Amino acid sequence: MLFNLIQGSFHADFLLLISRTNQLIRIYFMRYSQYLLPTLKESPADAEIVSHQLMTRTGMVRKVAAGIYSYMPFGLRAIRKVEQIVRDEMNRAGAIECLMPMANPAELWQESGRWEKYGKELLRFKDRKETEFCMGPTHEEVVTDIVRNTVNSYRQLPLNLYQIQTKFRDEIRPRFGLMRGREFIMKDAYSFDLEEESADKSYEKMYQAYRRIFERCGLNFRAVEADSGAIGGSFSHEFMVLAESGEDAIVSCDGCQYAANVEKAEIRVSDAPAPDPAQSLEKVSTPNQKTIDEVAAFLKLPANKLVKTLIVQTSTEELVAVLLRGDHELNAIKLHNLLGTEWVVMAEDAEVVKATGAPTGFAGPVGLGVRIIADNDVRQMSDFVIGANEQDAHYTGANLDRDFVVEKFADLRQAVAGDSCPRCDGKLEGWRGVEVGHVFKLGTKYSETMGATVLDDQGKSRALIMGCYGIGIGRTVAASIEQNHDENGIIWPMPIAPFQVLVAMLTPKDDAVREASEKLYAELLELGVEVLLDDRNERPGAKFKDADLIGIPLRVTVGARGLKEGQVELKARAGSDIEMLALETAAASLKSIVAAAL
RNA sequence: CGGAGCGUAGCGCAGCCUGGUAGCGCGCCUGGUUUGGGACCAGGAUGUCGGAGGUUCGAAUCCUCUCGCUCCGACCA
Repeated sequence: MLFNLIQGSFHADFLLLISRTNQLIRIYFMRYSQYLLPTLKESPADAEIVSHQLMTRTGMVRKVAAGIYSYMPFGLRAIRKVEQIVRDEMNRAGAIECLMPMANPAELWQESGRWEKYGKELLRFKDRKETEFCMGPTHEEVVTDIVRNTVNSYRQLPLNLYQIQTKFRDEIRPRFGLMRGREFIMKDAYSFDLEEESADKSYEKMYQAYRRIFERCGLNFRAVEADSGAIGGSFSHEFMVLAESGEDAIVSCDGCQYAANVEKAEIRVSDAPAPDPAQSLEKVSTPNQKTIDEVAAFLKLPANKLVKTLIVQTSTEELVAVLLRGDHELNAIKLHNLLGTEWVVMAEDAEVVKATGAPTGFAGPVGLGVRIIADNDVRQMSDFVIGANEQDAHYTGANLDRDFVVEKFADLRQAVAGDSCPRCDGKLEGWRGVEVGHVFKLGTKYSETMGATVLDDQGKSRALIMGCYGIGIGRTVAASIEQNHDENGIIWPMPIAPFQVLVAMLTPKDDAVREASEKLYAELLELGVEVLLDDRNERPGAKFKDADLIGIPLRVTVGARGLKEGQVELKARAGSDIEMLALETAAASLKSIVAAAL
């Protein structure tokens, strides 16, 4: 076929050319032989989790530096799919898309106070005039600046601006590929309202939009109550995709909708009174038994008969002793919130020796000269074991009030699976989760410091009530792979699959096979199906292996065997059944299968 | 930032201890034979051995410094 390229234009899946005879010719690009899909048999040594391994093996991403990746064509298609779903749902919820700069002037960040507060995670740099900038890790400052300059009346509210943009956070430890990168794509939205009531509505709209987004992405997730963290604000939810490799621990109730990050999860306070003391305080020798497990095993008692005494150091130079049941873990955030000091850390060994007179591992509340606070659950205990503030010794038969006094009881421990639900009679289940989305109600923190105000209907100037809402786009793709794979590779859910159908031209040298494949491929493109044609001159085995690895939901095999009967084979990546389709109607059938799965 | 480890071909690794021609598997290129679950034969290309300095007749190998990367911890929308 001879033609001159007179004029060309790019479309999604083909190049449109006009031939010498003024005929339109489409050149399709989605041929495996011409596509860039550098699959690997082995996974790189530094890939720890499945999604990172598979994204590398399929050539979806290439690492450029620590936590910084190039999105390769195949990976970008999945990213774009997620972005489109996000965009769609944000628009549906009434948010308006904009795009803010990656380079942020220091000025704005100084105004909000975060230039000082943000720390090393904020990547700072100077331009040629020595003016300071940072790479935007989030955009409260910039968006607040936009709004204060353009929104003056309550009539313009509510307003919700969002963008899908590359962020940069100089993470201490980037890891797990796209899961925790330094440069990453994020959708961030910011809502502005005049009244609390409408601000809550804006929040609720985003919450619902997020549910729809992650449902459409085919993810198994939980929306959990979360700590609002350093960003500040009154309440917040995290959207957690359930996956073993998740960096967060969450609990959810088996009886009601309650779910929370363990950092936040409330503990139900039991009103059962402690049994009366039956033993007297007795010092026992526990040579070299320091940890709870060691002491429990040595004394042949369960860990929940022990009380651990943690010595913590606060920013006010004060040491505080924290008592917890032996099998419970301290929740540092709850402690931090309770003490209200700038920071709280575990005391250095030397400080512990100074405070208790014994090496770490033998601290106890009896005769201790520092403030003692205790977790609520300690109140239900009697005749327990504690450290004796003396090397190689513990007390047994310890009891509250009689042997020592606790200044304050509070919820200080981490929730664990099996705890009672704080809202109903159910039990909490434990999961690992990947945080793919986070919604915050911010309040007036930024609008007040940066002067984002409008006049209300009384002509009074009022600070705007803000909310901010993030979704990690790349992380969502990675989380989906964590959840959808088997030992052979990825199993894409249809809505975010880079391609919907893979046509495997089994033996390209066989004319009948080649022609039938080309025909099916062209028909699918005409029907708007996203199709990749594996036209490589590879052996069938290699094609099947790659097909499984890259995980396109529907695989159509065109081989000499089926073609004799005028048929092609359909296999869903997720299943094991093979269905024969008539070549003549295959494209239409595939189109309807794809449509049904979206 | 503390602890541990790794930088040798596109990827996975050996060689280093005990200094002397830079190797293996996969991938890649050529030719041939193959073709329904990662084929086979023959031939071939590819390396500033992370960088700088030092010791030595001679350094991938020993020493010093440096850069990068990974893992564990603390930290974190």
